[in-house]
Amino acid sequence: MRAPTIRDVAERAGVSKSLVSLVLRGSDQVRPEKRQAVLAAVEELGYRPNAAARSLSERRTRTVGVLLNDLRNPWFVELLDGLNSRLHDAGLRMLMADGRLSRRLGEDLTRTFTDLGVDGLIAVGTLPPSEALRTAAARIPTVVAGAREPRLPAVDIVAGDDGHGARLATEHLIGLGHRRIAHIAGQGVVGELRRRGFETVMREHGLADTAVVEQGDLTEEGGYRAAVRLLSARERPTAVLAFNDMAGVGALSAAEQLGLQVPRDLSVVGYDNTYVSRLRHLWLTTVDNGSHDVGRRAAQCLLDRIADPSRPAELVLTTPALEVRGTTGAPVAA
Amino acid sequence: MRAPTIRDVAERAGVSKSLVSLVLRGSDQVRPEKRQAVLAAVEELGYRPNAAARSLSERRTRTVGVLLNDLRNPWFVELLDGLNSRLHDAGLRMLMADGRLSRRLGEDLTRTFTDLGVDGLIAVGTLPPSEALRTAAARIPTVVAGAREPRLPAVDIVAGDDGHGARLATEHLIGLGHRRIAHIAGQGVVGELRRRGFETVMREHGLADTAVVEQGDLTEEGGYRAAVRLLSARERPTAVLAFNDMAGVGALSAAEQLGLQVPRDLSVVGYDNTYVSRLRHLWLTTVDNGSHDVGRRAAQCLLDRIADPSRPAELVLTTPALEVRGTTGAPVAA
DNA sequence: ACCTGCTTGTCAAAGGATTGACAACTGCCA
DNA sequence: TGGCAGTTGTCAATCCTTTGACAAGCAGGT
Repeated sequence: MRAPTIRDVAERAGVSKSLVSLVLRGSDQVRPEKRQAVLAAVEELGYRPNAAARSLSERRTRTVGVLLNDLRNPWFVELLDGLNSRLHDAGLRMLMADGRLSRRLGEDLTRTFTDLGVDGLIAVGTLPPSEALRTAAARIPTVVAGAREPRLPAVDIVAGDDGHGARLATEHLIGLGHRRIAHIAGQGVVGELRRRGFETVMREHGLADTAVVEQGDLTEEGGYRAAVRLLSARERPTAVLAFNDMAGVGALSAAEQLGLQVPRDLSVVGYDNTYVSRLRHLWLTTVDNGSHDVGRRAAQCLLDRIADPSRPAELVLTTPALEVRGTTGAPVAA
Repeated sequence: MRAPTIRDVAERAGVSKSLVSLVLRGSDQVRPEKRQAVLAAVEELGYRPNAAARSLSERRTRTVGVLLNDLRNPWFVELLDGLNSRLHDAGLRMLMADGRLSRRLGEDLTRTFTDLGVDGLIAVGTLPPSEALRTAAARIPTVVAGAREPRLPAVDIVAGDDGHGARLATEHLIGLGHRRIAHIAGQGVVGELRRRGFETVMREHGLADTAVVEQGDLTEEGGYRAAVRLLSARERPTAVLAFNDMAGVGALSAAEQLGLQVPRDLSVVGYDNTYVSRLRHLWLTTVDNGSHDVGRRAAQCLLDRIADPSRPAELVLTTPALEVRGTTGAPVAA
């Protein structure tokens, strides 16, 4: 029982298949009666155009591929939402592939999408460096969202202003009275920008000497271990700015383990405003990157680039906002 | 600068396009020299076969569509992993679409995939009832993974044994000495199975009278509210079995808010063993559904069904395991 | 010389939709 | 009656790959 094709519809409606195509694409060059006949036939047969045939002929798929780096780190959920809403309005659908899954299998993420002939590519978050992405981006309109790399010739980048976000968080802590503040740093350009933002503000306030940076990673485990190191030091910090929420949660655990009360003995700030930070039981003060907005604007960039593939690469930064919750407070007097 | 096609390759290698096709599909009916020539041309041109044309001609896509219900609830991450590893071995790639995103836009999740002509469909988790899924399942091999509905004619179901999982958790609590145990129930068939498992065990232990069931939902918010109601009762329970981890985390928050210590004053058990439950700071006792295994077996079911679409629908249940962490303990003597 | 059978390639027909070129028809005017 | 413009439809080429049918070349047997 094959799916009905355009010929079946044409036959049933008593017209040519070209006319069916015209009707389906909303041409006004067709008489109302014929239009009705065609639509009726479509309805009765449950006809759905074959995407493969269509994309072959139209040379586009009305589909964009979204490359995710890791479903386990949920910061991108809002971003996807923004992305989707804008793309949907433009008549594009979204397909996702998780990098971590594919990576483990030695597969190339982008190939699935290039083979599929997607009209655009969105890399969400920092992906592992990939030659394939570079070559794909040379053929397919590509936008990086929520990350700062890779920088490629005709690839736009849309992200939160990490330096500014780190500044907000650091100033918040300083404003509360903290002096000895530590930063659990992340990797890559984003990690560097957040670290620099932190360091800059500390310097501005003459606190360069009491600023500590400990390398962590993007996971709770990494945040935990870094925090344990920080808090076991002889002069422990009274506040920690973590690279992201997961690392921040790790810091919370470390504090608990070491018998420190949050925020009494230790303030913790995360980054990304993920739903994890919003869990009432964690209620982590964090920096909101405006991910929904980042998603929308990334989508817009992609649409613009699809319209004009040769336009110069753009760098769009959104302004983050501090989200004060329960894990920050004034330090107890020493 | 169009992507090179099979004709370009053929021309460059000085052979017909049919031969190129033969080489690419590994036929042994071709002389080594020609094979080399073709492969060299492919390499030089960076040729990649056009998936649309191929699927049009082969009448299959080597792609399966994965329908997710909500990226915000992370229980399925492991499942996807298992799914992917098995499908990858079979030469199939995986494409995902998030139901919540599409739903909000009044779009039909399954249409993207049916239009794309995927070879199979996997519904992960309980999806909103959809006529489209029913009709899609009539044409496309379909498997439900990690849920118990919808039950459709030729659709296999692979899931954890929820009744058994609830039993394990409840017995664990009773074994610790709890008598007054509450359950925060979820919706749908899965919710019902877990609730029944709970009730059955309570009855077996003569605790039917002290068993309380409060309706919640799958979110932290729902769990929180249900727990607040439970814990504000005149005779409050000493233990709560939540429908899932998110609801369990909500219960933790409620306990904290009401000044109850976990597990001293209240034991909490979640369900799904998500990474949220593994966060050190939560360290939630939970039930592991063996999601990785569920994923692998769902993939196998799908492969079998693709091979023989008419085989009778199967119901595969995996055996869950209790994961005891920090949120359960003996009740303090009244 | 001719037939047979094998190996190695080529041809051309799908497969389903889009689209530019063109045909048939209408009505209108000269 | 013939010509013209404007509507409505149809035809056929095109997009790229797969694949069954078939052709050409060769070797060996008779």
